[in-house]
Amino acid sequence: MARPKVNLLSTDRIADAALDLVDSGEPFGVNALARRLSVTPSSLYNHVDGRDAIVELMRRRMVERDLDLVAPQPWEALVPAVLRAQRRMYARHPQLIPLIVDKTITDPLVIEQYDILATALVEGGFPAGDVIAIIGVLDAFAIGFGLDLASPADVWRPDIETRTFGRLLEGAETGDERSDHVFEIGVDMLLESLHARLARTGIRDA
Amino acid sequence: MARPKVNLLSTDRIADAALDLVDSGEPFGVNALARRLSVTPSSLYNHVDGRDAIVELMRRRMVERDLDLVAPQPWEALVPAVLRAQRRMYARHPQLIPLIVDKTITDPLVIEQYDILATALVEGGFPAGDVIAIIGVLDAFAIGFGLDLASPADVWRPDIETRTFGRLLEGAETGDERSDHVFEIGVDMLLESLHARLARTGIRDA
DNA sequence: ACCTGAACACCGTTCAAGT
DNA sequence: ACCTGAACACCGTTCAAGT
Repeated sequence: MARPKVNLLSTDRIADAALDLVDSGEPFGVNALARRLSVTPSSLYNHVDGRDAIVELMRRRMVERDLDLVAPQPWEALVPAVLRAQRRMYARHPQLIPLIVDKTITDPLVIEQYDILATALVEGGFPAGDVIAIIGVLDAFAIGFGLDLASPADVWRPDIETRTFGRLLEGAETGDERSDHVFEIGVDMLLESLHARLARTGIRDA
Repeated sequence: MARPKVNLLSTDRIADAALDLVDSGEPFGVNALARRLSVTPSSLYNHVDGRDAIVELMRRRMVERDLDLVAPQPWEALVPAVLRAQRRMYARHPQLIPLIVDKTITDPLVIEQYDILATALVEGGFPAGDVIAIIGVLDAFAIGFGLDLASPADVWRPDIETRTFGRLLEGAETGDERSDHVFEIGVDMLLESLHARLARTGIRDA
């Protein structure tokens, strides 16, 4: 064969196939990806700089396909909207999260969302020096809950005698129901604390 | 050589060496671990059930060595104490976090901490049905901030023009300073929202 | 019971050869 | 420029052989 008239590969095709692979639940790898593309592993290196670059490609593809962009608006509505949009995105690719979790965020679309967030918080009256930290908290939250989506149905399994925990767990929800409920409570808590913080430290009439 | 008179290996020695390896920043692997123990990779299989089992061993070892146990006390003091204890533990082994992040928690010491937490929240007057969800929020929080410790010094790096975000980032802290500050704000926010939630939904005189 | 050494299937990556 | 096939160093795991 060698070089065909029309290319078999492109970064987009690679990114899509890689996402498919990860979403299918099989372990991600260059070889498995090549199989899925009916191509030799070495072919991939004509388009991409190796395994890590493919992971980065997947992240970008996920963001551009599955992150609902949130328009500028007052922070009270914006904050939950951004958190829910991120969670919807992560929920579509839970298996990807552990792969991308320790890499720097440079994706323009994500940065833009954080910029809109930063602007809304400043305009809402939060002290400029706190805004980056607040976004950090929201980000840690989003990632923590993203991982929650990737984790097993029974997050905790007490093997020992407990006073309260085991008893409460028995009546509690599991799986998606639990995960959604916890997330919504988390959002409520965040919003409530932002209101309280603004009342304490906010700038009047921003 | 073959079997020596005194054993070269034990699960404890394996766990300690594995933690050392991970803490050193080198990528974790069975072969690298064997090298560090001056032993053949196949020797490890006499003591341990494979790579995943070694990761589980590391988690347990980290918890028993580095998690400061928090005594029962009213929830207002208990919640920040537990969060800070977890963070101190994670901070000692940031590279381990990505490895353990998608596995079920069964460690007795961790379960015990969550049990103490659950008991304090119920006794504090939080509705029993909410307590598991609240602990889920705290857990997502702890993991999100744990990963924050493992992530690069510059978490965000805008490559594009921004209205507010880039400007705020320039004046902002980086590295440990930023990470600590964000964590403390997060703890404040959580506590504040728990107080508000209790005032709204709490049971009087529990 | 515990360690070695050989063997295995698989992994990510490089590179010469073909079009 | 883009794909193949051979080659490489490495990975996790199994197993027979030695004490």
